Amino acid sequence: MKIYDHKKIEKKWQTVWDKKKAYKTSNKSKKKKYYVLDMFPYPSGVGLHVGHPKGYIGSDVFARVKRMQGFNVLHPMGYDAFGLPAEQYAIEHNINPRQAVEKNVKTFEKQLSVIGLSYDWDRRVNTTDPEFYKWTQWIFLRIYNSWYNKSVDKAEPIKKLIKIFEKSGNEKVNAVCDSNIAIFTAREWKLKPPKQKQDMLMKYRLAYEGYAQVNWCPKLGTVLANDEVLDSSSGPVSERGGYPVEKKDMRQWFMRITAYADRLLVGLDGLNWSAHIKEIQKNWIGKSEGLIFSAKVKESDMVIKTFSSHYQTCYADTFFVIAPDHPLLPKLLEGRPEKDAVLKKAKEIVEKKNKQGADYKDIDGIFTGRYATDSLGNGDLPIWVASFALKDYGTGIVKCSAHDERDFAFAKKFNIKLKEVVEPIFIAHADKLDSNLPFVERNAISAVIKHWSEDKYLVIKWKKTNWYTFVTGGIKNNETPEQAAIREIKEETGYTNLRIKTVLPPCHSKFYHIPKKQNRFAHFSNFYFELVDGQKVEISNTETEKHEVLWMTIDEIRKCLTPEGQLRDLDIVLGTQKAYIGNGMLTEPEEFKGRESDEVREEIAEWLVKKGLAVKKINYKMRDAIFARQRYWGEPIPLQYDEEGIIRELPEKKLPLVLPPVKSYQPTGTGESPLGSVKDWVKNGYETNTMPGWAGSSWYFLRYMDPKNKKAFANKSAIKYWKNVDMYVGGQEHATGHLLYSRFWHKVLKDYGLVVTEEPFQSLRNQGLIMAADGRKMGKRYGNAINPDDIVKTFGADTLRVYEMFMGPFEASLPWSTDNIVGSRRFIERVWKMSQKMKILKNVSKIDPKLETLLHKTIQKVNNDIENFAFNTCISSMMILLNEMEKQENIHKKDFELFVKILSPFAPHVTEQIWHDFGHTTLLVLEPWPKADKNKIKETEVTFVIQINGKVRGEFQAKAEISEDEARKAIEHMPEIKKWIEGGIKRFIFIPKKLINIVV
RNA sequence: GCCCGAGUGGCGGAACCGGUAUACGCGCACGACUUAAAAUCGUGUCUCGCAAGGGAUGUGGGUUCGAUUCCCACCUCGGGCACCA
Repeated sequence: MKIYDHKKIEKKWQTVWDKKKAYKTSNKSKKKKYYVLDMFPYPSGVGLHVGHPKGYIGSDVFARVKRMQGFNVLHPMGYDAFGLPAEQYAIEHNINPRQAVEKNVKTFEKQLSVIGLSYDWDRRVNTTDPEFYKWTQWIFLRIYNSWYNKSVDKAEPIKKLIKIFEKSGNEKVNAVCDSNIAIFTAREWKLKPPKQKQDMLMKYRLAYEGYAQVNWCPKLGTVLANDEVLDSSSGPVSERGGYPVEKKDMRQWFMRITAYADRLLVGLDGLNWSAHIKEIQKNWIGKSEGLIFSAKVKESDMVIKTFSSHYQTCYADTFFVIAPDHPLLPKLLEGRPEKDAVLKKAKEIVEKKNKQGADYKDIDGIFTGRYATDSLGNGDLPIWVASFALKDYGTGIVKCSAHDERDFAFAKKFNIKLKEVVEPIFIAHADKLDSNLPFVERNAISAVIKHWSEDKYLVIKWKKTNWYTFVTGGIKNNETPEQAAIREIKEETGYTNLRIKTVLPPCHSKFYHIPKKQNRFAHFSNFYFELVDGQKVEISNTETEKHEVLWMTIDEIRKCLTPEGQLRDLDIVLGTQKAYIGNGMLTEPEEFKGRESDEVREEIAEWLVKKGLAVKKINYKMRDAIFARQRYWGEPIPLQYDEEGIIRELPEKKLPLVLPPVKSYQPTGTGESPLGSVKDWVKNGYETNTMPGWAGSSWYFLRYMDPKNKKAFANKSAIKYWKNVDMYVGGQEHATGHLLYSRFWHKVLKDYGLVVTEEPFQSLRNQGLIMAADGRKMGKRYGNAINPDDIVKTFGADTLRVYEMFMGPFEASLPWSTDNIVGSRRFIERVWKMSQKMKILKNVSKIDPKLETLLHKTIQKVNNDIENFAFNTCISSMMILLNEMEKQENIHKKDFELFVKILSPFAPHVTEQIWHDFGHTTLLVLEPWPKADKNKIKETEVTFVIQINGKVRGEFQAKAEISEDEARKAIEHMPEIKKWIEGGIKRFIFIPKKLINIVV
């Protein structure tokens, strides 16, 4: 018997596959295509740990199965090598970043090569290769030369927009563009000087130049995306290096991704991605439907606009808040004596906000001295400045009301008048309400009663329900609510000498009245009484039996009081109430009085729009993406500025615009990129910013389709054949970055017919992390990294692969355990030994039919589980099969070969060797994938579980098709069942092929 | 704060659509082989109980003949967003 020598076997077959080009993929194939893609890595200098290949192994297993299933599989690998880490490394070691990248790529490939991944290495791409980034620049220019035409809902050439301007100006243009655009006619357009034309077009382009407040990191000398900034105790810091980050206004390039907000949202529906990632993207896009209201500023010709999505309470609005950095603020203050003071304070507010770590709950604000009148008739409302109004969301001005937590808190702090238009409806035990019954309405009172000398309030404890409430009761006919309250207090507590302090606002309650079996809708009039003294009359026995009268402190009450509405009454009495933002009965406008605010929301919107009081508007949280870095190591932006500042794009022939050598990669620290110190570069007027890290990764998957093409980013027929990625595997940390940006670019390309699908990645799976044994993240910096090279050396690549797939669910983050890996090694060794045994024969006379059933069931399960990326259960089912085969006297060679085939994607080397030892001359990795034999899976005999009252009491073998009556007869006399059913059977539940439950 | 997701043996985890909870693996215990150990193979391994039987899937309740699975409340952990009107 040969010894299992993983080193020899793995080396041998890796060489053979390589020589025979087993994984080479052709673009000219009649087979159906399948594109399995890994998120390409950033080749870092520190090398891999065992966590890195997990995703690659998963996608490799999947790609191997698809290949064996007869698909033409595209499974490539490449490098995303622009960006900060390589540049940092270059600065630290004073070498060209390109050298660092080359070195790191070599290390990376050496480490990957021993794992046996089935990539077509001939298609490898590298974003820093000029032949690659030529096309990144080309696509950039395409986006730059586009605007978004909302009328046809797609990107169109800017030339078309210029034609429209020349013909009829911009009034009728329906575009996604800068919100601040003056209307001009065709004549006015033609008269504009070139620079003004350029500036105007910039407001429409999908890639545009502008100024923005950005996360500026002085130490790194660059701008960082929000997801590259982390919060720390000392304020925001860079993800890399942990250097301080501040806000700064800088010239930037942007991508108008917001033009695609809706398509990015809608497109999610058709994708086979995890619900979790879709949810993250959905929240990130943050669609919100609302209304725009206008208001006239008093003693001025200004009109201000506000956006609201909680417009059902718009008649409660009592003040405005404008963002402190709003461009209209200075204009608003024009001619006001407090102008300078307000602007100074506004500046302070902005600065305070920018200094992170400040507690924004502590909102600062200042009154502008201006009032505005809204068209709803809410009166003259003061305009305040506060940082919670965001200049980039909605209109930058908020109309505020008592029915918003933040507005409410702000108003309380600055003593601004509030008004409520919703009377709260509290629902007690919503699940108990009977949806079939109508609501029976009742009028009632509730009273907060203060003790005559102590700081205590009267609470009633209901003996039956153990509820604690204030005095409460129904209103009789011919009684005012106040009379009812006084009567109820007397009846329930005996106190008579009381004085009304306040009439509290009404509220309502819906609940299920258990004794009467009714849905109740009670309308409460609420009062606050104070007792003058303890004078009391006798109360009836029927009352004392029901309840007990208690005096409690506020803290005690808060702990035990049952009705929500009464807690609110107490808060109003104490002045500690919060905004009510829930559902309730509207008191205004008159047309909707008495109706429920949540219910009439849509109706109110229509009504307001119809009356011309508001306009519908959709807002998104998502902002345009900054597309520039003040660094060296990125794709140059292929644009040239002349002396007048006119921008010229580089013609396609001149692409790629190659990064020039520089003396120092050190950031200048002024915000300008090292390119600013290259004389020729500046003389030529080239843009000194470079593209951000996400440029190349936004389209690289298209380059794999035709990686060597010199005439296009990929040949049309290649794009038509490969279409898009069928299965994409990578980390979920890219949810709001790469995965969104690539979808955006893909949609732009789709609008031009340059790609054929709306979405780039049809299915997406996210591998979980492998944590270190100590529970922390694995990494060099923690000193807990396990090198895959060591594991491959000791246990073999097949063992590593099987173990990483067997550890647990693919998407879960799990701790590494070098102890547990021996289980996977034993499994492979047992497979090996089994293959060497004499009991595997070509002609076996007696084959256990149960083994055949198990074999084919296993094939079926592996098939299903692989589609679901449930690799861990694939392996466990194959282990079960192996356990069973080991118990057999003899096994048919054909059967064992089926097992070897389904194991092959997980452990390709050892299975290839076994296949070869069995006398085959073909490559196992290219063999057809087995199908489960349906006839062999069919079970004729099944085991029923017998339960009595849901508890397992026995088992019972029977034909699969046994009828309920037959089963009943058969088991009634079984002794272990008989003893339970002597008292008679109430119910007999029969689940075919599975279970019988007898209720006694 | 808001929005997701998850909580099952000593450990990693399994359980399809509501139908035998703890598959598979690790570990541990015992046994076989061995002078011995390792490796390998075999047996056992949630818990209380002598047994009959009872109790366990974060906690408490509900729906159901039957709940890890569905519903409600709470606790803990992980992730996303964070003044988004």
